[in-house]
Amino acid sequence: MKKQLQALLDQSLRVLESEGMVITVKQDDIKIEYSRDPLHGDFASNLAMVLAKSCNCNPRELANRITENLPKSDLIKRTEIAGPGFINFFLNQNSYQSVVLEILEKGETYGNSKIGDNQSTLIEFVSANPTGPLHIGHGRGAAYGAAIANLLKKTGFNIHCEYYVNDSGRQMDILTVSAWMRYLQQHDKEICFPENAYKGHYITDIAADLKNKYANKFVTPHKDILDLLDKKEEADIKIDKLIKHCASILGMENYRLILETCLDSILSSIKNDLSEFGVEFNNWYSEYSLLKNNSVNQCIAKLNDRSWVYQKDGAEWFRSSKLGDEKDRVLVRENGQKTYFASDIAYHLSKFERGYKKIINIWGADHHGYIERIKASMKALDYPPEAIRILLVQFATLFRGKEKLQMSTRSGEFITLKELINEVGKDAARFFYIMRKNEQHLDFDLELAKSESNDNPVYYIQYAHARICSVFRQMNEKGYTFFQSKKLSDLSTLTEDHEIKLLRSLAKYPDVIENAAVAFEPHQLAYYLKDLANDFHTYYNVNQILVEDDLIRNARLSLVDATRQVIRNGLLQLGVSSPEKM
RNA sequence: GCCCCGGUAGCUCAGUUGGAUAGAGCACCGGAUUUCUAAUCCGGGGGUCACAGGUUCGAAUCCUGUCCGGGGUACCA
Repeated sequence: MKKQLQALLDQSLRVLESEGMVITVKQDDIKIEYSRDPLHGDFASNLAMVLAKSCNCNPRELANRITENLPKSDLIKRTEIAGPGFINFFLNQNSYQSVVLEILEKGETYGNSKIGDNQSTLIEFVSANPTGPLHIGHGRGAAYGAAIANLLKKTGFNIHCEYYVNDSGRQMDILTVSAWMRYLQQHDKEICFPENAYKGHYITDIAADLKNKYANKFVTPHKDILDLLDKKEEADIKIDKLIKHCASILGMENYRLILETCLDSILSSIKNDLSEFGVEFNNWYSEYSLLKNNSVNQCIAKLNDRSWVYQKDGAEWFRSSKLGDEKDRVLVRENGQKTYFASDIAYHLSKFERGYKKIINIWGADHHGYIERIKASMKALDYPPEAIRILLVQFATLFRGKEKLQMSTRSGEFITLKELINEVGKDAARFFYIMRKNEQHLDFDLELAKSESNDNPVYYIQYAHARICSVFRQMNEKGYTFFQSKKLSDLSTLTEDHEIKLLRSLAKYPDVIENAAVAFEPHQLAYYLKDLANDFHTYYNVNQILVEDDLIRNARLSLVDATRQVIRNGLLQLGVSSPEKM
């Protein structure tokens, strides 16, 4: 609808242009807005005010000339010039009525667009280290990423979702040793546990699995270990020694067995949690695979060939400061170990090499320092950093009513995503996570998310959907049959104020999807759905739908059927269900 | 110090990318349907858009500075 008006304005401008006026805007630049105030009509354009300066004329006069040259259209009832030079459009009633036909015809595809041009796009999100279960911070990234993926699919992007698995490096080693120590404890209660090892209960479960599967295979004489743990040293140094000791006494093969048991166990629980949360990935990309197939080395070599690498203090550095980063970064440490950053470069290189034109990363806000160095690395490898879009998600703080719940990953006392889903349900969790702008800190109130009351926006929207379903059930009980409207004249009775308002909202949906998608802001859709539900509830309270008159009843049923469709389409993008009964 | 994000009603937050008289929910006060689900609807009060300048027809929105809050600034991941 907006686009039709844009086209009309553009035609009018061309007429003026042929009369010798200099027009500096293109059609895409013509801005049309939904009027906030009904007194200002349905749509408004500031075109005349934007152009006035370059044409060197009075905006109101220009607006006059534009409207005079507007081609005739069935859409428009009349136009008006207001204020400093706004052009207000008042639409014919049946221009809105046709939306119902469009929605009922298109069904689930109503709201789709093609602006993505099938561009091959990779979205990487969650990517939590597989060293423990997902917690509520990861939940926000999961909900946000999934919503973005859905929105971009709806707008015609060719989307792939990927989870990068950090199955290598020191954290994995600590995990392995943690499991091994718990396993040894199950054989000898005397052994104490290193203070900075992973302490969560899931480690003990993995240790039990190891015992079941491999019996005593990994039990070693542990006097050395006790000595090691007894020493008065920094915990970090201690655990590194323990890792070395473990690898050498068990041998690399056995060490990998333990590591892979941990990895399989944790990764499968992560996959389970995400799938329960309604979040699916096309691919799980392993960091270890990049190291094993030499990609990381090749990548460093490539950088080296281009003179982006130098040696200092026994380490290998990347000259990122020459490419916009605030300082140079280490790729290979003094001890010969590659940094996480090194494999991350190889990973991002692979994204380009796999042919993705657009690369979206969703990271926790604490990673924002990484943005410049990743972009710098791609620039150094001759890939366009603008193709990478990094979206940051701020932390979520949990509340139970007024009480703030403290979390600490170290001690293992965190609230897991699974616990959250169990407590408040998938629907409320998904909705609450995306209700705030991604860059905004999120206060997540468990009480509110759980409450089956008017305070809870999820239920408010779902209730609108269920209510409509209920109307159709009532219709059957009353012995009516629904004849879905097929032509505009079937809807001619939809003229009441609340009906017009509802129609207007329904017509807006495709724009909401498009705006939410290009701005990466699913919360726009959440707010829209709240408004739409409100429009429906208000209408429902004022007007009886199941009336005697066949024409009116069918028109109203078509209208609420279309409303139901849009609510369902919208909630689907957010990963929230649309119950038929509540 | 430097970088990123934020500051809008008592609370939690929107604000259509610079538009007309700044909005919603909660809370508070008052009302509606003996009805297709009251998990609903309607009305009311409540604001120096952190502060000060600037840009222009027009600023909560853009630029500069200041203040406050959160995060980041590793040969950690």
